[in-house]
Amino acid sequence: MDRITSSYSLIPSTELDANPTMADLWQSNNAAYLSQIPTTPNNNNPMQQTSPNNPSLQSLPSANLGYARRYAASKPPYSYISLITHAINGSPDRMCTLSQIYQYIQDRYAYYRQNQQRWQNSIRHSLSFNDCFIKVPRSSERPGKGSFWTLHPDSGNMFENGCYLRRQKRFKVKDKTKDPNKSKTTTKDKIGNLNLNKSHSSSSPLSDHTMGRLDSPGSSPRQASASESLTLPLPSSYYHHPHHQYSQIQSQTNYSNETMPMIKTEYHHHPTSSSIYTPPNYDPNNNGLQYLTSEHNPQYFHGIDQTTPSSSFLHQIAPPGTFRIEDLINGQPDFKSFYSTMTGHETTSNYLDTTNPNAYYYNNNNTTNPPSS
DNA sequence: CAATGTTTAACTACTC
DNA sequence: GAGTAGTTAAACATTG
Repeated sequence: MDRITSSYSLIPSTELDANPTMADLWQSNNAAYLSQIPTTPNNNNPMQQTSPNNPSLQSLPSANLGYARRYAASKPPYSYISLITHAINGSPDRMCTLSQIYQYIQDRYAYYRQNQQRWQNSIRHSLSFNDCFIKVPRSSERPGKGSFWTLHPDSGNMFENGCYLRRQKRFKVKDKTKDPNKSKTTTKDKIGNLNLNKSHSSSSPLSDHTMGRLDSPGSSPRQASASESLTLPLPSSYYHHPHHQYSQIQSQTNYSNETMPMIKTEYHHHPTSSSIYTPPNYDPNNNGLQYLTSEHNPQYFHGIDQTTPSSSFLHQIAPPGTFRIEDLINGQPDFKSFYSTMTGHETTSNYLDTTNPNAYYYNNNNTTNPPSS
């Protein structure tokens, strides 16, 4: 693993400037994207200010260009799991195909326009490996390759602690069927557990109809377990009308770790509604980062942007003067230029703009068109 | 055949 | 230092 790809921090320009090796790596790893950023902006030549792929670059103040180049070169401070979660939560019906997830990530983060084979393999691994992601088979009305992916209804807010790099506790389906012959959870285990743990989410579309992992036997043949026989496909109406409504009755996620908040999630299904399935506490205007505010997490913000942050944030906080989480929250100019550079889009919100679903989910050929509603 | 999906393994980094 | 979360690579199966 090279130094660049293993670094999540937003590299301070001084560090890059003082370290030719890092700078060289950075240049080589981001050559394609960096070519879009003019090194010496020419205000008299609009052609040099605008990138076809990243038109927002034209609005970057010249003084910020060097900074922007370095922002773009840095790995976003989000784990793959959080990126996938953002993609799913940002989709109109809370379901994404793999290609949509890819598209979401590389549209928003210039860093992921390179080395696609590497990170896309990691995305696929994360989807398969983590219980919080559930595969939803396609219906005959929505043919295509690959399934949809959604979040487990009980996964709750996995980033409630404000850390988008490392969850405090990995979400695991409870009461897994223990198979002495297998040391790790299998796909079928997930399916079975999804059905065996309906007690507190009995109205969930996932647990009622078992959205997950029904369609593919996977690469490792195994005998069907008793739990598999319990699985049922989703009702066809689900696919016909992806915009179902599940209103939140109570929000509570159970974690085995006592230090985690006790939040249980329950959904009620309103089959006749044209609204959408809404994860607990989901804010459509904040796209998965809704909890990254001092309002929601006052306990985590006392140490932010201070010279001696709380230990739980040590690994998240860039050195003073580089990246400040408060800037991200408050939409400070630095962050907005960062956002523009990373994403190629302007933003007027604190973070990700989810007001225009066309921007991501329906602008590639692999996806369905947005609902005309 | 390429995209998608699953699994294993090795590794790094973080938490306790 | 042990345990855990996340990343990366790789092999392999499945699917459209």
